[in-house]
Amino acid sequence: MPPSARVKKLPRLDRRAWIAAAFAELAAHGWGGVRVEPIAATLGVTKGSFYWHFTDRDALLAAMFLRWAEGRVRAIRNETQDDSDPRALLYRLIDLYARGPHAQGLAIELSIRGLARADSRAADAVAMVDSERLVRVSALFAKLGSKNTESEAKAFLFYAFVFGQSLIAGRRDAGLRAAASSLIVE
Amino acid sequence: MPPSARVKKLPRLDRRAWIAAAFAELAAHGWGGVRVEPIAATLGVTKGSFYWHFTDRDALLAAMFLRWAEGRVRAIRNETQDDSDPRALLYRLIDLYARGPHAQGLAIELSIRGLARADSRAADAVAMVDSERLVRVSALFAKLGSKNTESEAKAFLFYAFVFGQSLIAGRRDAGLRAAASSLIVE
DNA sequence: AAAATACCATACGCTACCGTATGGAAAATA
DNA sequence: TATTTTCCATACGGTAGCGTATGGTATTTT
Repeated sequence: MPPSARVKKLPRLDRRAWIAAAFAELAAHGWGGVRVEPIAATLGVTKGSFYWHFTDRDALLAAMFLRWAEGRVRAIRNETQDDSDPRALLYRLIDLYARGPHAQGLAIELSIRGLARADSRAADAVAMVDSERLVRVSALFAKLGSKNTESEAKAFLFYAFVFGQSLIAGRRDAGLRAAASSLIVE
Repeated sequence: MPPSARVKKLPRLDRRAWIAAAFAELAAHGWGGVRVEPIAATLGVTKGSFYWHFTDRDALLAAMFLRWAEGRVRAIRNETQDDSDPRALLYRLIDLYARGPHAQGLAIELSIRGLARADSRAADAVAMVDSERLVRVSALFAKLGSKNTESEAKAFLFYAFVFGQSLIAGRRDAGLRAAASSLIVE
């Protein structure tokens, strides 16, 4: 959080604040938790605020899809910027999605992917992010010596593993994860 | 559907019918779609029936967790019974979860895994299924020559890939999937 | 300071569910 | 056939959340 003007008194919300609060609810209770009135309560305001910034609940969802996609694309670009040691970077990426600190972001991602089957806007957002990720990680594997088609397959395997691993039983044996990771990267 | 007595006239429902209909809704619209009155409508009855078979909506969810776990454990035991050609069996398992026909079962599985973070009963069901799967698939890799710890890591990687792949952008290049599969199995 | 605009509170109607209460029909049992 | 048990319909009360309408208070603009 940048030290901008924020703690004046009554923060006077904008769309960003609503979207952020909505993401918090999404991470905690899924899409069923993204409800206008309860979020308003946690923000210390009423629905009146919401329907000023958004036309309806659906507009909030749409804004969330957009923001998520943009944020993820920016993130993956940052994370893969320093590709001096591709192998270490790959391990670091796995750890980034496997360990605790990123748990909230992971829950959000899984929720959005869950909706992508039914909502085309969510599907578009997911497609954008996936495409960016595959391109970037594929480039890493290429730097490690894989040919074109193989680097793509490895990138696909890489991300399938990263997300699948997050789905499989909780905080299971970290050793298993490490061993499986090395099977991909090495 | 077995050719049992079913089309007599008024099928006179039991819990199984309610659970089956609930799973259909779950696959189509997620947990938010599992609602008593709409399901009653599709079954051609009213809520009166539901509250005779179940104490409340939560009891239905609990029954779904149980039934899912039992069914999955049975399925994986059947699917891994004939282990005469482990390699072919592994490829077949991947195809089973990747291709279209199983799409409904996959949606159900993802929904239950999504709830497992919040609902301990769902978490228990998932843990049962995961454990059974890891044991069985690990045995397959062992038959292919992997040592104990390596076969477990490969089994973990295998299932992480299977589920992760299902999360990643829709009906993408099947070739990618095949190439990634061979990276695991071979 | 006055006027315009941005932001929010309050109050309301509406719908979709959940769960209960009770009576009645159908099926099994005696 | 009489009686019990199984299964369901109908009707009701209650709640939570969506969206609207309208007025009020801050904040900016003139």
